[in-house]
Amino acid sequence: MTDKNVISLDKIKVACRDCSLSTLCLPMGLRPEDVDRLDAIVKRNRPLQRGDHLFRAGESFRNLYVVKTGAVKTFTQNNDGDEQVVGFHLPGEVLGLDAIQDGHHGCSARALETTAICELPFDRLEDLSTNIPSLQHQMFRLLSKEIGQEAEMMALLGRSTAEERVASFLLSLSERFKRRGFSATDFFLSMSRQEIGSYLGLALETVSRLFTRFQDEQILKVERKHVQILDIDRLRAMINHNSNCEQHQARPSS
Amino acid sequence: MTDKNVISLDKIKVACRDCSLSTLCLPMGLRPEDVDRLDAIVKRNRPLQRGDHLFRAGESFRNLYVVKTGAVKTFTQNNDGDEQVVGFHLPGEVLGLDAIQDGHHGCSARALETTAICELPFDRLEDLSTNIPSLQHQMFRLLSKEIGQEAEMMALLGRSTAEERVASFLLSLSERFKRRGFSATDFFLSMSRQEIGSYLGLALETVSRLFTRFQDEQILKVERKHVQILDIDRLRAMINHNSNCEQHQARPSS
DNA sequence: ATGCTACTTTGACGTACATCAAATGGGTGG
DNA sequence: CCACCCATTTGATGTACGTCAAAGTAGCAT
Repeated sequence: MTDKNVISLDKIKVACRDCSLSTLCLPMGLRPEDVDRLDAIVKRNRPLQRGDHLFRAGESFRNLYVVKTGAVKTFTQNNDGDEQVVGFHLPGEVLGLDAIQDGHHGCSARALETTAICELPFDRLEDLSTNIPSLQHQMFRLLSKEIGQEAEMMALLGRSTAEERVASFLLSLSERFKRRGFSATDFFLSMSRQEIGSYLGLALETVSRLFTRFQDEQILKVERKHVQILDIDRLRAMINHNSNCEQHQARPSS
Repeated sequence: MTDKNVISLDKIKVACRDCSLSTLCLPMGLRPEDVDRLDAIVKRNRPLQRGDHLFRAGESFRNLYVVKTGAVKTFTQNNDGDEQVVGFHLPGEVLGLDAIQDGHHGCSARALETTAICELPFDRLEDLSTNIPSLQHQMFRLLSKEIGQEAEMMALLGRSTAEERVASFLLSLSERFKRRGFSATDFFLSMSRQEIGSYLGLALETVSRLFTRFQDEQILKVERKHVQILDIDRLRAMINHNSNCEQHQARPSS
C-alpha cells in the first residue's frame, strides 16, 4: 500500500510533455513550446484517496482539474440529503467547467478510487489563452465538447428505456477506456450500482437487474465491479434501435 | 403582415451598442469600444419565418447565432423520423455552441415564430477574443453557463416527476421572460404541447393533463398557447419539494 | 476465524406515466 | 360561412420501472 503510493507519487509528477494523456488532454494540438508554457502553471498535488473531496458545491472557483489517473464522480445534493450523480470523470477529462460562469462550483467532486489530479489555476489559464491562440481554441473546443456530451445525455435521459441507458453507459465507458489505452471489453467499474443508477435516472435495483439480464443473454459477464463485454455489437444495436440515430456511440468519450 | 415585416427589418439592424439585449448578450461587460469591434463582425439577415431552418444537423459550422427577437427550437432526429427537442432559445440566447468542437452542427435549429437573428462568424469571433481579453472571458462564461444549465436539465430529467418537470419548465420560461423585460406571469408559448413533451421527456398528453390540473388547482390559467401564472410560489414549491435543492429556480435563465 | 457493514441480487407489488383512441375546438383557406 | 386539418383535451388501459423487503456475499476490522 505504501509502496504503491510511492510509485504513484513518482508517476504523478510527469510533465505534460511526457504525459501519456497529452493527446487527450488540454495540450492536444499545441506546439511543444506552448505545452511547456501550459505545464508551467500546472500544480500536481498528492493523490486523493477514495472518498476524498476534490471540491464541494458552493466553494469558490479557482482551478480547473484534470484527472490523471483514477476516477472522480461529480454530484449535487438534494434536500432529502441523498445525492444525484452528474458525471463520472476518467483520466484526461476536465472538471469544474460549469463553475467558470459565476465563480462557484455548482456540484461537488469526490474520488471514486485513488486518483491523481492536475490542477490548473483558471486565471493563469485565461492569461495564457490570450497569448496562445491555439490554447484558446482548445479551450473553446473543450467547453463545446462538454456541451455536446451533456446534450446527448439529456436525449438519453429524456427518451430512452432503462435497457438503452445501461447499454449506453457501458458503451461510453468502453470507448473511453479504449481511447486511454485500456481494454474496451474488460474493465472494472469504480462506481456502485447506486451511483450508476443515480447517474442514469434509474433505481439501483434496475441497474442490477439489467446487468443480470445482459449476462443471461451472453452480452456481458459481470462479477461485482468486473465487467466483460462479450457482444459489443448487440449493445450497440440496443441504442441504435429505439434511440437517436445522430449519435453513433453513446458518449463518444472525452 | 407586410407592414409588420418592414417594421421588424428596421428594428433588426440595430447595432449592439443600441440593442436592448446588450446586457444579456455577448457584449455584456465589454467596454463600449470593444462592443463596437464586436458589432463590426455581426451579420444581420432578414428574419426567419415560422418553420424556417437556421441550420441543420450535420452542416458544417461557421457561425454562432444569437436570437434577437422570436424563438428557436433545437432538435435532433431519431431513426423513427420524429424529433427530440434539445432546447428552446429566447432573445439574447446563443445557438451553435455544441458545434465548435468538431466543426459540425450536432442538432438542427428551426424558428418557432418570426425570428430575427444575429450571426457571428466564429473564426472572427475567435480572433477578436484573443485581442479582447474581456471578450474571451465572456465567451468562457457563456460556454460554462450552457454547461451548468444542461447539467441542471440532466438532473431534472434523471430524477423528477412529470409534475416537477412541467413546473420547472414554466418557471424557467417565466424567469427568462422577466429578464428580457416581459411579464413573468403572463406569456405565450411559442411551442406545441408535443414539443414541450419532447423536451421534458414526457408524452404530449401528460403535458396537457398537467396544464389542466394546474389550472384546476388555481396555479395557472391556460388557454391554448396563452399561459398566466396565478400562484408562482406553489410552482416553486413543487420543484423544491422533491427535486434538487442546489438550484433555486429551475433553469435560472440565460 | 468471526462478526459487522455495505453492497448487490432477487422477488413481489404498486404506480406514474405511456399508449391508444376518440371527441372537441381553433385557425385557415376556399 | 363552411369545411378541413391539426393541436389539444379527455378517457381507458397497459406496462416499465420504482419501491419495499429480504436474502446472499464480499471486504474489513478485530
